Amino acid sequence: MYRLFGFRGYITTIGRVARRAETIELAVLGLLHEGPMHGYELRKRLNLMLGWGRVLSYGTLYPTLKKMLRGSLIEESLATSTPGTPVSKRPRITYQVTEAGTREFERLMSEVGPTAWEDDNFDIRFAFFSSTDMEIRLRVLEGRRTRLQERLDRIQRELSLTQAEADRYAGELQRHGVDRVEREVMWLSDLINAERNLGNTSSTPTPEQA
Amino acid sequence: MYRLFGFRGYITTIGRVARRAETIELAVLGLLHEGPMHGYELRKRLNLMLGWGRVLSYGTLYPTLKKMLRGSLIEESLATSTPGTPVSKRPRITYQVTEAGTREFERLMSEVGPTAWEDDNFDIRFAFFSSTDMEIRLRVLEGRRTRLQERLDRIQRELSLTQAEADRYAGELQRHGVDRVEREVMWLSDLINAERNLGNTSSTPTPEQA
DNA sequence: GTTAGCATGTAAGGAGTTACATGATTTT
DNA sequence: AAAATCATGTAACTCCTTACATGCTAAC
Repeated sequence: MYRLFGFRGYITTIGRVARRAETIELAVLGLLHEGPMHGYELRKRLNLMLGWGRVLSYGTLYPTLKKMLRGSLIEESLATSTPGTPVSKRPRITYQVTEAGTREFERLMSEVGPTAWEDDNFDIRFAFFSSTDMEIRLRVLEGRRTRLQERLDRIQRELSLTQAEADRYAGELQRHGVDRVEREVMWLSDLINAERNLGNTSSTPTPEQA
Repeated sequence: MYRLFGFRGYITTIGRVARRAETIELAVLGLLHEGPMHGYELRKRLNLMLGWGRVLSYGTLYPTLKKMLRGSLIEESLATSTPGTPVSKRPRITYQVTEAGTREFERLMSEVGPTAWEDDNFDIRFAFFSSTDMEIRLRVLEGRRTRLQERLDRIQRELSLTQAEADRYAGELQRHGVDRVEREVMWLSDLINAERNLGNTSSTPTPEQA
């Protein structure tokens, strides 16, 4: 999210809220990285990964796959497996990443910036962290932590203005929400420390760290 | 979500994923219940309430308000406040609930069922819990808890099939996700107990509870 | 031999964001 | 006065779900 100043004084926030399809593309590339798969299986894995909440519909998955085919990020191979069967049968389509797809995956994974630490995007990136190096990992983890911290600050600031007559339940909900975010910040901090230690043990210890 | 059996054996899930607009309608009714407000303020309050994640855009709020006006759930009154000012100025519109709106709010709040314990819907309903009675509150809290528990079970089941070669980061993400849901279940359990105690102290103690 | 689950699609339609547009008031 | 923020809209476009459509395979 960037803030733009329009021709008069007013402020507009311009989008790039990371379309769901983009997130899915990245996830597909990541999954296929581990080996060929067909659509149906992809969908199951995807639902398990991003699954908190709504499930991925076929109406989203298949068109995305087609689009990736057109962009030749992936290739399909019709499973003509069992020799006896006639070819006319509806084939199971197995997808695999192409060279270009691998490069695109690597490019996306090494992107550092807002798109990397927005809710859904972060999850996917994190899931495939093994495919990046520590430097990127640290930057993404820290970016996300900063983002959450900002969110907390904003909420706390806004809350101090309205709170006054807080309703019992509304207040409880707020508290629970803040709690959840704080907990995620802690989780991130632990991960960041773990990354740093990993770095330290395998290379010469660097005593001072920012 | 209901499961329908089509003309052949296949299963279709039919929707009602609670449009965002519906959630907002409920929230607007709830907020106006506390007193008249204009759109801009409504938006701020709404963002603070549902705020985890995307913000509510004017492009969603104002049309929703218009729609509610048409349905006469709310009324507008142009603030002609300061006597000296000419009427031609762009007026600030203050909204308030109508009789019908109040009834609708009460109807929605006493709804018990899936729509009451889906993620976003639950939050809104919870925030306005003060406007319902304990019986409803308990049913909604328990409904939500059951839902989350089911989600946990499903995930655990699915995980046990795939887990085998769990990647370090993918695994960590799963663990964190499960943790979050488990924590919410605990939160709900505490609230349920609190409700029950509330009920017990104010009426004759009922020794056995299901 | 029927049910359930695996497997692949697509067209229509709706919901909601984005970007544009403008005016009033308060703060610096 | 300029800048920020309060305040109210709307049209176009985009994305995604929904619902329909079909076929194969394993299990009961």
